Amino acid sequence: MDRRQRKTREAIFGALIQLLSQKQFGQITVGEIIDRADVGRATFYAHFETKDDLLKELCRELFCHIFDAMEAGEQNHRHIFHCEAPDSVFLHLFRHLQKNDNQILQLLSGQNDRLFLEYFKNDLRTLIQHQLPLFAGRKSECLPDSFWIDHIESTFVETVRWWIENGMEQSPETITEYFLLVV
Amino acid sequence: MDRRQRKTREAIFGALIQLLSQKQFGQITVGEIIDRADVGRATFYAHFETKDDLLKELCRELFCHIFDAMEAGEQNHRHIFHCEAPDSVFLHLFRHLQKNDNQILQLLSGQNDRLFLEYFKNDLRTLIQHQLPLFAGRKSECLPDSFWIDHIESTFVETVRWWIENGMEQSPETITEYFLLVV
DNA sequence: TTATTAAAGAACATATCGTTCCATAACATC
DNA sequence: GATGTTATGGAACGATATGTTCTTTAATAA
Repeated sequence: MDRRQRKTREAIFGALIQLLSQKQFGQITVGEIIDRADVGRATFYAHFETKDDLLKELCRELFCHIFDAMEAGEQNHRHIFHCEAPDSVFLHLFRHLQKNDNQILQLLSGQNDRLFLEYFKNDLRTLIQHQLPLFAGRKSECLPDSFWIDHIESTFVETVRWWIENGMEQSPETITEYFLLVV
Repeated sequence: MDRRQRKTREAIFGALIQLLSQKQFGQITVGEIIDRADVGRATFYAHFETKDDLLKELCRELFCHIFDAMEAGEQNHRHIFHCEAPDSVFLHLFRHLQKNDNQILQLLSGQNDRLFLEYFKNDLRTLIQHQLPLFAGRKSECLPDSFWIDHIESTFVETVRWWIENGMEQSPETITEYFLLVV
């Protein structure tokens, strides 16, 4: 990709992330974004169809990145932790979140729109469907599959939300315990 | 309250509810609302400071209504169901939702913004805090209180969401079972 | 009947959006 | 290094939505 394009794109992403740490997505205008990114208005619309489109692409980059990194990590560890508990996948996720890759935490924090969490859930869903056998048990047998998956999904997201909202005082291990305890 | 004021207020609420069944809250303009309510622009702003304010007041009316009705029902039944299972409160809630009081379902349905669910949660939280002892058990002892409450809260909301999204085919009794099974 | 209050209607300034045009600068290719 | 291509910046534009202000008319309360 053209260096100019790349720089513009990153400037816009960076501007949006900064603004998101200050106000809700709905309150942010395109004008503010291009001012902070120091880009022309026409340039913005050459890159993104709309503000929502920008958000979607940003989430895609961030979440794909973290999920891919996690899956890659999974494969690396597979030899070592081969027989370890099935919670390792989620523990890894919590650890990645704690490292605050790409300032993802600011995006997931409470004051921001629920929109991010929706995108986050989408990626999460794929992961959970892969890990579904790990959750098999008394509960899952009595419940419709889609209900069960929905529940695991939203519980994870709400756990993350709670964790961030309360200052992330707990260790990833503790949070993983909490999460697994309630599902 | 002046009859004129009351009629205007109800016309605006009605218009918003109608529009909400067609599109997302964010896509609805004040112009559309006043057109459908057949009300002057100045009149709208004499009643509500902003569109968000309108939504908040609508939710307050609807949710307060349903929660109050439920609590009133609780008291009525207390004599009869005195020793019944602790699930009766939530069963009542699910029953009220099934009756679709005030077309509340359209507001809670999936295509609409998460905003409603936030307001819904606020009222729900009060209820859950009252019912908290009923959820005491192995889990709650190992978890921070706020985490545990958050989890019950979001699980209930997600259960409602799932129920509506899947056509509300299950009976209130079945849904209550699902809900209690996962918490 | 009279005074008060609310609504309708129109007009207004302001803000944001998304598009268009053109000159300039960065890039890729030969 | 010269050339054609492509992205950018800047300004301007029409369209749409917002929230306010004003006047006239009608409903309500005293």
